[in-house]
Amino acid sequence: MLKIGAVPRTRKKPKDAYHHGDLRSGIGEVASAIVNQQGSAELTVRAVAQRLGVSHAAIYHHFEDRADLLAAVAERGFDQLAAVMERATAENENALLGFREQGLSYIRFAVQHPNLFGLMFRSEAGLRSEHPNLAGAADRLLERIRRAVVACQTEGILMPGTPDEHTLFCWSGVHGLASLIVEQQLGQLTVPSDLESRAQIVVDRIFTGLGARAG
Amino acid sequence: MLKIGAVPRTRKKPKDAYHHGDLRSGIGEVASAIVNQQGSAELTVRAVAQRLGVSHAAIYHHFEDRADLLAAVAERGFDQLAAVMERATAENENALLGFREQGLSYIRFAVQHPNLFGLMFRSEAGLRSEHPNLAGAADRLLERIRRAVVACQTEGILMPGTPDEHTLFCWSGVHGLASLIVEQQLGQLTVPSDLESRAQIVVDRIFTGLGARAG
DNA sequence: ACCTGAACACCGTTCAAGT
DNA sequence: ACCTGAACACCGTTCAAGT
Repeated sequence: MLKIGAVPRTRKKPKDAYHHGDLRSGIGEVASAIVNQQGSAELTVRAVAQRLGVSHAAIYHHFEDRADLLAAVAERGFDQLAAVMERATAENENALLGFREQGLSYIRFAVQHPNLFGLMFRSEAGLRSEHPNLAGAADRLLERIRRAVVACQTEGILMPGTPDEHTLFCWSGVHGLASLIVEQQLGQLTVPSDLESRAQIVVDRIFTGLGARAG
Repeated sequence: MLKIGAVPRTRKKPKDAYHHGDLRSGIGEVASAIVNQQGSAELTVRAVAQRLGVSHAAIYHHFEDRADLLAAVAERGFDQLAAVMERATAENENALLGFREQGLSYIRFAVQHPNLFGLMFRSEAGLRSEHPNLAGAADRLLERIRRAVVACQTEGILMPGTPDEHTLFCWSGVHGLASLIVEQQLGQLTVPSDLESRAQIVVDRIFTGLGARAG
């Protein structure tokens, strides 16, 4: 049913465009897009295949199973988040300010990518242990927080405590706020409803909890 | 194939044991048990029916759909958690101590019922708005935290701030720690690995963040 | 090496039919 | 009023077969 003059080479999904190894990355991109746009429940082997114009069995030549797909998306998410946080600290000379911006970045990321954030922090039946790359990406994120704490300890004044104790506390506060916002649990709260206000309320009190003195 | 002498009345799942209105509550109990034992992904209309010795179509005479089942389990979870927290504050004269125990109860509950806790705080595609009872149970939980904050403000000394601002901060910290533990994100942390130590590290710093002075 | 079609077991949901 | 059997559309996963 092609119209005369149609040019098969330029159609969007040529039947054999993925015979040279780029199908794997195509799957990853589509999978991430589906998670962000529709949520991880809608990330289906068959949906990914359909968007790429490929049989659903083809997916299994590049990914073990659906869980492997989810792990790949989550891993990309951790890398993205780590990059955002990296930038936040890099842009601030003052360690305390950098640390503050890092926390705010974390919360903003969660709000901007709620479905992805939800997937990243759902253990999802031992996805972590089966996918070392995912575990590694998550570890790097934690390491970034820990380094920011240590930077504050060497430069500023924090109350007594090991870096890991402070890290546990900060991460809990920031992650908790991000989770509660993303999961829409704060409807009954009369506190200002905009993200930045809420984030600053929590982050500033975390600073007080750390015994931080403004630099 | 009944043995002679077998008494059909005493078999565990009589075919018509649920014809008098107790099937609904049976479904609720089984659904909660499956979530707690196997996780909400395993909560299946068909699995519930099978455990009750009933056809899977029968479930739909008592619950709208699978989401309705999940909402019922989550609602029970919120009521359980609220009861545990209620007891924690009731057992303490001192408002600050009661508030502290309330936070610890929240974290302990999450650790004891990880699958249930995960379900409760997953928005799960607008489950909340479709199930007012669930939303109500969640609201009562938040109200309990808020009241404990107010009790501390009237009795003890907290730093300046509206009750809702303090509530937002406390809840974020406690919920974040609970979530990170339940989702097993703290593996790389060298902080003491037992629950009580971790909970106290976070809760004590929250108190500092509130500017609380020990009663 | 990479992809496809067909098949299988498993879901949620609906509905006519039974008591 | 309550329950069942059968049917449908949708999954994930596997595998022989094609290029």
